[in-house]
Amino acid sequence: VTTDPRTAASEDQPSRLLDPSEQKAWRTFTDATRGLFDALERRLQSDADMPLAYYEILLVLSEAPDQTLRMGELARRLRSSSSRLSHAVGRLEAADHVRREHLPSDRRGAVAILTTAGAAALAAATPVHVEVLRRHLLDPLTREQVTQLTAISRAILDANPTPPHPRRRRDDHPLPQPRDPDE
Amino acid sequence: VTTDPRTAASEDQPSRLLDPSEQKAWRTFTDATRGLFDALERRLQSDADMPLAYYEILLVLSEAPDQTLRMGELARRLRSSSSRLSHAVGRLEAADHVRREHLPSDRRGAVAILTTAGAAALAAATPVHVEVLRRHLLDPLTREQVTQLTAISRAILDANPTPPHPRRRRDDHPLPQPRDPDE
DNA sequence: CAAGATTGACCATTCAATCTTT
DNA sequence: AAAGATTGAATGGTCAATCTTG
Repeated sequence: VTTDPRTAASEDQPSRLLDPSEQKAWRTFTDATRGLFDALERRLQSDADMPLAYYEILLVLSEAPDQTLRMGELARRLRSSSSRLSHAVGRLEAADHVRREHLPSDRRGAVAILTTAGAAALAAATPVHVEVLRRHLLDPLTREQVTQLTAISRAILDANPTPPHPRRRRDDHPLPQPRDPDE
Repeated sequence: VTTDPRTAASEDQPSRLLDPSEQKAWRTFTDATRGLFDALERRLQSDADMPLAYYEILLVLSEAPDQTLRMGELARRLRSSSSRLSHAVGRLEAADHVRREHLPSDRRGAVAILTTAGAAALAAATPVHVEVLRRHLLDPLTREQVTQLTAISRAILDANPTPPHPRRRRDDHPLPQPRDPDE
């Protein structure tokens, strides 16, 4: 019965704010996470002249059979929008790190292929990547914490189903529309 | 023996790759982290028409005495470069969410001040922010895991001293970059 | 029309240069 | 000159529209 007085927001717990321990967890988490990714991005850029996003593209390609992957599949594995990937691969192609080919079977499809130069660039960047990870993530944690972090990440990931590239369509209403509690 | 374990980019362990459990930890962690931040960014943008970065600026300002903070201090708390903050506050000022004033005491300095409209925008965005955090981070974890995550984040943060805005200069060793010949 | 992918316009961030005040 | 902050060019990302093939 109900009815919350003001409402608007959305759930059975309309907008209960975070309690202090939750706040602390969140702030510490964002700060740590950003510090880590920023360091990674910065070192990769300065020492290997490559943004993290590009490194990851080359990495995933390097692990694929024939170092080849369909654009869509590559996007999925990277959890990237297809637009972003397209732009990025365009730049990687200009740098001769990747090349693209259309599929003979279905000419709508395209594959990205890691070039020799691309593999070399990846190899050059890898030590930097590993070093940052060790220094800023793995070394500061105990073995147990690494295990805990994996489980925690897994739980977050499972609760957060990959959104399809085409942005979640929320129909036309431009209003902050309350959604069903369990979506 | 000139081993300098501090400055050497990757001399100690030239390029020991990650072992499988480390790899798994890293991949799961990045995927979870990105999924979370992407969801946050997307929902904030679509439901409150505000990028996460701006939300955070308003939030930090709102917690300051007189909702006022020096630009430099604001940048430090947000772990943002001063350039980035300057641009962002410029846009927030255009949106009338923040206003700037010079200090009378030291006219080089400037403060950012949250406006009434800015406070309102923050209040409107907060429920979305909280909802995403609960759904994608807090709810999926046990209480114990939240505690673990806080400790883990703390450890990462402590190992990762905030770099000063002006890019960390690593000019000590003009090291021969293993780079490809074409650039 | 739908699927796969790309394009273009626009916004945010970075890096280096600059401006002002101490 | 150094400290505090801003600016502009260049780069990467997002969103919506488009192109092409099935």
